[in-house]
Amino acid sequence: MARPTPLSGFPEWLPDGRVVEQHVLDTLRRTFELHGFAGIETRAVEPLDQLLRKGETSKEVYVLRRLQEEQDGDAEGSRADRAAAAEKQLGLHFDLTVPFARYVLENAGRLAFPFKRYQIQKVWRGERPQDGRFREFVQADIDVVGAGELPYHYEVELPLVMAEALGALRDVGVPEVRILVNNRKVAEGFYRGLGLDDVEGVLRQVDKLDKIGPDAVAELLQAEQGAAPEQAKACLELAAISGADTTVVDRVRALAASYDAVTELLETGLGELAALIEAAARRAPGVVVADLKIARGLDYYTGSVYETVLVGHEQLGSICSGGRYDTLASDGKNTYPGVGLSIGVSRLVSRLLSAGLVAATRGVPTAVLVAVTDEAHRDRSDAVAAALRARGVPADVAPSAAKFGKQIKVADRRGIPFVWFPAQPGEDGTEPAVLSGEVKDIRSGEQVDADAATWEPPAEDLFPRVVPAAAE
RNA sequence: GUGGCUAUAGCUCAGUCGGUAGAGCGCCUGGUUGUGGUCCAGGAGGUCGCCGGUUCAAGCCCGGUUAGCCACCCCA
Repeated sequence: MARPTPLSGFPEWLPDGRVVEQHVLDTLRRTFELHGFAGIETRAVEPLDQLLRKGETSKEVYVLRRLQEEQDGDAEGSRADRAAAAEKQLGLHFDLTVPFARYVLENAGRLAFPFKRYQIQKVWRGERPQDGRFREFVQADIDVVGAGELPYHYEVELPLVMAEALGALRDVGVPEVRILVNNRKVAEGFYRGLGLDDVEGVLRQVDKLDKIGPDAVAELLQAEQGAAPEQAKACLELAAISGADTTVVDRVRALAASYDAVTELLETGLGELAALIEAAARRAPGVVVADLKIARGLDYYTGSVYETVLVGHEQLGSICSGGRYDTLASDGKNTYPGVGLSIGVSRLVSRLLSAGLVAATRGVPTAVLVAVTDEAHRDRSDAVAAALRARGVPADVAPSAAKFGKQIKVADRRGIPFVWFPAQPGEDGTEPAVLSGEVKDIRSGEQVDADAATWEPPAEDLFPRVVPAAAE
């Protein structure tokens, strides 16, 4: 069979890359749990109409179809049947927020609100892949939803939890992060105050600022959103405002006043933004920065919005985004407003690996490879390995009784730090104690007598570790 | 979905003016007395993405196709 070509957009790491990814996942999970988030997992599929509710019909959703479907449905079955079937068509979820909203509605009676949950799963998007952009990738979400209402302070708390989670990865070489925040109410209040009612459209154009520059955005605003030159100018001036302290709020207020664009909504938003910046400056200085050009494409955000960049890797795009949403989870009678953020784990890990920022000390768990003297005595090696494992030392037995040089090479290729040589029979043919032998640190070459019932490797060699790549 | 670029050994790549393939790394074997890495010697491994066309002759030129990369779009 011909070698399969890799599918771009569906990343697969080698074992040492997986060690890095697993460390990231473990760290995130631990932080989330420290903050009281409960873990859940939702199914991979949702009804298609649910997934497309987000508005954006152009969303590249992977649709699920059975191979035999056509034969089943085609022959008989009325138009109506087929229409109903289409409605029930399943798609792979493209984020974790929409499935979570559905989950909340479905289990509202059994959940305690405000409900804090984390969710770490794969999602799928049928977009064209690029560096850091995948068609299948892992997201790590945290969300808080309330029943009927959700206090504002959660909009402050959530980004700080993420800052802590990502900060906990700093010691393995993950760069510093910057969480950029804005508030939808500010943007909407400002635009409406200016007389621009297509808030979505304006946001979409402003979002391109970093890529195409202010002049091009001004043109688009006039061409696509029908803004007057004066209005476009005001939008750009707003977008230019950023900073880590509350003077940002004063600057926005002054700008709005100069255009006579102050609205109640704007004031509400500014109040929220000020509270967020103040609290963040106190609890995680330097991490959270207000940036009035942060737009977020998703239309369901109603309050704070967040984007996170890796300092020094801004081109990669956001590695953690989210915001406040008021009506995503609603059954018509009850609404469950929420706020959440999502880390793009695959995007983060792919950059950590490709840029050589972090590395695993080895790709296999094995700390000790037990050599086999000859196949007739393999059971002695098995016994040594069993004794080591019984005390929590990951041990493996050499695949064949090759020359010792080869067996050392087997360990070396895998990054296994120690090789165990079972004791040889004495010259007079006496059998040595089964668990006795010599253990060699193949990095230093040092070899010492050892007993498998008591010997253990240094703690730092017991399991693979994730370390800054430069230090290796 | 739109546009640009690319496709040769396991990996990274070279291949002149069209004359049926090369390097480095990796891998395997050996350099006796059971201990790797360095060194030396040898070796295996390629329908040049796929289909068709032009030509005496195609890795190279032309058309198509598939896949990948990059930008747009969108977003983690």
